[in-house]
Amino acid sequence: MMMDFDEKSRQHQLKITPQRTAIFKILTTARNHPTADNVYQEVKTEFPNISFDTVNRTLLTFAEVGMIEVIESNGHCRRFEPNLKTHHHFYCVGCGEITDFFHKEYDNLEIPENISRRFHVTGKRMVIKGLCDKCI
Amino acid sequence: MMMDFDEKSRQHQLKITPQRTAIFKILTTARNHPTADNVYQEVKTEFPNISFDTVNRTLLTFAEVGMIEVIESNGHCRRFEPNLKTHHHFYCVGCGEITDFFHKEYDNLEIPENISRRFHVTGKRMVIKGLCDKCI
DNA sequence: TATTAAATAGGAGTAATTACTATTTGTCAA
DNA sequence: TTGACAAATAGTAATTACTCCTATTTAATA
Ligand SMILES: [Mn+2]
Ligand SMILES: [Mn+2]
Ligand SMILES: [Zn+2]
Ligand SMILES: [Zn+2]
Repeated sequence: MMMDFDEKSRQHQLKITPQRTAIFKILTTARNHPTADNVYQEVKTEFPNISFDTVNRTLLTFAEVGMIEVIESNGHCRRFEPNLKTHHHFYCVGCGEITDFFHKEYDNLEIPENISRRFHVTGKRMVIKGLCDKCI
Repeated sequence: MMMDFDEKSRQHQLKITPQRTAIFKILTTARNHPTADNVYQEVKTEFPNISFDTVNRTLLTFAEVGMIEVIESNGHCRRFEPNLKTHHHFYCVGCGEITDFFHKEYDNLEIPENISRRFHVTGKRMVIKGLCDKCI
């Protein structure tokens, strides 16, 4: 896993720093869709002097080179997606929690012609909205 | 259309104020997925003293009663959806622009059992990601 | 037309993110 | 193995997007 990290980093000319290594490790075991602050709080236990900016910048860098993704939340803070496997989201409009789910029927749906012709598509996801069990 | 507005307002015990009426009118002719500030800037030409808070609060109120929706953006500001017809989104990871598209094949896909059993589902939408023509 | 709860304007406060800069560090070539 | 240098970092300031507060105004109703 850290092998992957070193390799990916070299591929993209990213220096392998202890901070980045720690952040990546946290992401591999992350609970669902952490915010920059979630990651910051966790990495601080190992690097008490790390700055929030370093964490946030690192996460954006990782996203830029495809090691993680930025997913959409409803206008609160930015959330990151460490799970690159094809999957879908249930989004609770009450508490904002995003729950992963897997559903083969959604995975291989075709992209409409008028979209694939007009844009460069890199991915797709079904987003189901509603209220979670806690918010009903 | 304003008929709809008055009716919906009464249905939900919302007072019909000139500010709300103006905001609603702007929404009916809105360009794609405006932010609160987008709406604020536009309504200010008609009501120079309207406060941002009034606009933002009104949009959230409209969303609460189902006159519009809040849609997800990637951690920047909140964006509103005035178009209640079933449709889907192309999301440009470069500039953040969200483009509507219609595609019947996506409209009637079933909700997976383990989701509908566990949550109260209110809607679903396919979100396709990539780069728009300007950002390629 | 008077009552009253809801809505508004204006401003203050807060949270999340981004920018700036002096210093440190990882990489690579000699 | 070392030295040069571009990249990365810590610490802090600034900005953006939103949310809260309160005195005043207003729409609805009886
Ligand atoms: Mn996910
Ligand atoms: Mn839309
Ligand atoms: Zn919830
Ligand atoms: Zn774009």
